[in-house]
Formats: sequence, structure tokens, C-alpha cells
Amino acid sequence: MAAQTGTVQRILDTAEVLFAEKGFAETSLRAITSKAGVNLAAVNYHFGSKEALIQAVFERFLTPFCTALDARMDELAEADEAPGLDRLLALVSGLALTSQAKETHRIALFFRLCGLAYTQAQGHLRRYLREQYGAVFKRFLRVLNAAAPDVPPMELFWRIHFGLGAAVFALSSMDSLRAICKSDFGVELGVADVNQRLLPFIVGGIRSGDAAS
Amino acid sequence: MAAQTGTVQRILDTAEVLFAEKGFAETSLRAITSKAGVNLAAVNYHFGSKEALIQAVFERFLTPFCTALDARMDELAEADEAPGLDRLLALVSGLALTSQAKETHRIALFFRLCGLAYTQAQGHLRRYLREQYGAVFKRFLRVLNAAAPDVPPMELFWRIHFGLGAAVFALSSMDSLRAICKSDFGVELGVADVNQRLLPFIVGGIRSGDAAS
DNA sequence: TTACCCGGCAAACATACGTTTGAAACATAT
DNA sequence: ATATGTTTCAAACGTATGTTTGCCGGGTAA
Repeated sequence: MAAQTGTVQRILDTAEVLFAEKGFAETSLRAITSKAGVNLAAVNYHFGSKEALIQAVFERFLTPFCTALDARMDELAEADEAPGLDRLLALVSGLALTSQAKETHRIALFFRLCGLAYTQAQGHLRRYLREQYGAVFKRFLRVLNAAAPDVPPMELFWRIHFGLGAAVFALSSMDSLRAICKSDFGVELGVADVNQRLLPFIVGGIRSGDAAS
Repeated sequence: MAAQTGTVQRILDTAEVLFAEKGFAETSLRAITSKAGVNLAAVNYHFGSKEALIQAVFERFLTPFCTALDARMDELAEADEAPGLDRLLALVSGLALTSQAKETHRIALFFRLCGLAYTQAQGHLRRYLREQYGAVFKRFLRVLNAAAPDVPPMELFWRIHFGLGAAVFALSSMDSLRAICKSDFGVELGVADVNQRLLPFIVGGIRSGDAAS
């Protein structure tokens, strides 16, 4: 309960980078501990197991983000103004950008990890995330539903996940895409620039299918 | 060069299912061979290594798809008609649905594998895919550019990748999403139904940012 | 038949992994 | 100073992995 010796933090910092780089199964505890400069046994001592380490990495990202999002939604519930779809998405995007991130690079890590959480096996992770943060996500989805009353709930459900996919995928491989963008167009974009393009895309996609239905 | 004994095919069939289910690193050769009912050594005998097996799985999916896409683009180049953005996307989607797929379930496999190819480490895979199929993809991107002349090339580049992310992500975790959809809304959607919702989303997203620029 | 090559098989190989152990080093409080 | 609880460390454990090895069977051609 005393001040961290730094070992725990060094493990988390290193693990989050290596996990994002190579995935969970492909990253060994030996790779983490040797790069972090701590003993191999430290992981099992402080976290108990590799699975627990993975969950701890996500907790450090998601808990501040979700509590902030929850607070914002409290404010929104009291205000009389209707939030508006684009404003809502900009809000969650802004939260992701500010809730953590001394360096902008960290936000890419965050989304890359989210993408991995969906695509990698890691059944324990999905279970953990649903139990831990599922309520906040469902609440946000309800708020979105209220913000777009013309879109049927089920349609919105699918479009939100399409948009989530676009965000996760684009931001998780953002480094590669930015490199291609620079080499093909000679333009170097920052994380904020990518977001500025991503958000209208999602809003446009969600507002699209009115003709089809 | 004679008729397949069936061993190679059984390995490919089983590997493609298991890879899609659990990822590449998490799927052992022993799991594949035992489920396929072949000897463990058969993989290294017929393919040389696990990496080569992974590439072979992708080749069986992508080569028919890419040659078909290339042929369609040849036809398009000779026709005088301007293709149209939504028509182009519907074309590639239709190709993916028909080029393989006796069962509709297989198309989910295909996209799930594509998603894994992006998110899993597997540097050799990304290198292989770029060298093998990069040209077709670039050609398709040029055709898209011609179909949407009002969107600047760089903007289109980003929006295409956003759309790609939406497609890959949604279709690769489609089974989970369909289950949620059924339990939350009581509606059971097929693969075609999901596509019918996905395509307008992507088109709407690509056409969206005109106001922002 | 004999010789030959290809596909299949059980077994072993070397390595890498997550985890555990027991002792040493450290800090803190009595 | 002594005792107590916590953290670090090198070493080992058991297991699972990808790959390799010889050997056997059954076709085909001379």
C-alpha cells in the first residue's frame, strides 16, 4: 500500500508497449521483464499470472476513461440540451485523447489494445471487460439512441459497431497508415488530424442508411 | 502433381477454421493435425513450416478473389460507363460473397482472417500479402479515385481505410454481433443482411466529409 | 523381381514458455 | 539490535511448442 517501488509501473509500461506491438500470446513474460529491467518472477509476484497482467494493463487505460465518460454523461443528463450525434462522438473522442496521454503516441497504443482485445482469443479478457465496463458502454449506447431518434435502435446498433470498427482498425494501425500517407502524399498527419477525418466519416456512416431501411 | 490424397486439403480446411477461431500463435500444429486426422509431421512435410501453412491458407482465399477482381476491373476499363462508388463497393462485396463460399459461413472466416492478418504480429504475413496482392489493391484504389473525383485522393485514402476497418472489424466479429443482435432485438440476421447495412454505411462515410475538408 | 521414390507414421529433439521455489536483501517497527 | 513482513533474485520445474528423424508401406518403371 506504500509508494510504488517502480517495479509494478515499469512492468505495466513495458507490457503495454509490447502487447500493442506484438499481441498477447506473442509477447513472453521474459521479453517484458528483461526489457523492463526487472526480475522474471516479479510479474507473478505482483500480478499473480500473465492473464492478470493483461487485465491490469487494460484497467490502467479504461478505468480513468470510463469514469470520465460516466461523469460527462451525468452532466449531460442534467442539462436540457439535446446532445447531438456528432457532438457525442467528439466528446468520447476528446475524452480518449485527454483522459490519458502525455504523449499522443499513447492514444494509438490504447486503440491498438482495444482492437487486440476484440480480435485476439483471450476469452478471459472479453469476459473481464464486459463485466467491468459493459454498463458504461450500454449507457452510452442509450444516450446515442436518444441523440438519433430517427435511426431505429437495431440499425443504430450495427452502425455504431461499424463505426467502432473503423475507429479501432484505423487507429490501431495508424502508425502504418501515417507512414503510407507520408510516402504517397508527402503529408505528415498527427493523431488529431486523423481524428478530424475519422469523426465525420462515422457520423456520415451512421446518418447514411435512411434511404435503404 | 497427381490427384491430392486429401491430406493437404484436410490440413488447409482445418487450419483455416482454427486460425479464424483462435488466431495464429494460439493454434498449435498439433491441434490442427489431430482435428484433421492427419499425422503431425504432415504439415512440415507438405508446407515446410507453420509460417508457410499460414500463407497457404491465405493464398487459397485471396488468389481466386484477386484474379476475379482483376478481371472485373479489366471489364470496367473497357466499358464507357462511369462505375459509381456504391456500385464499385457492391461489386467487391459481391465478389467476396461468390468467389468462394459454398457455405455463407465461409465469408465470415475470410474476413476474420483478414482482420487477424492486420492485427496479429506475423510480420511475414503482412510482407507476403503486400508483395502478392498489393498491386491489385492499388489498382482498385485508383479505380475508386476515378469513381469519386470530388474527393481528394488523400481524403479518399483515409476514408477507404476507415471503411475497410468497419468491414473487417464488423465481419470478423460478426458471429458475436449477430448473437447480441438476436438476444437484444430478437432479430436473426444473415451475412447478406449485415452486408446490406454495411455498404451504405461505408458509402455514406466516404461521401461525408465534404463539409469539413 | 528389383529398384526407387513418395506419402505416412511414431518417436524423439531442442527450445521456449508460464510458473514455482527457497534463499538473500531490504525496509520498518518494536 | 532484533524481529517481522515485503520485495528481489537466480535457478529450477513441468509442459507445450515447431521441427526433425528413421522406418514402414505401396505404388511405378525398368
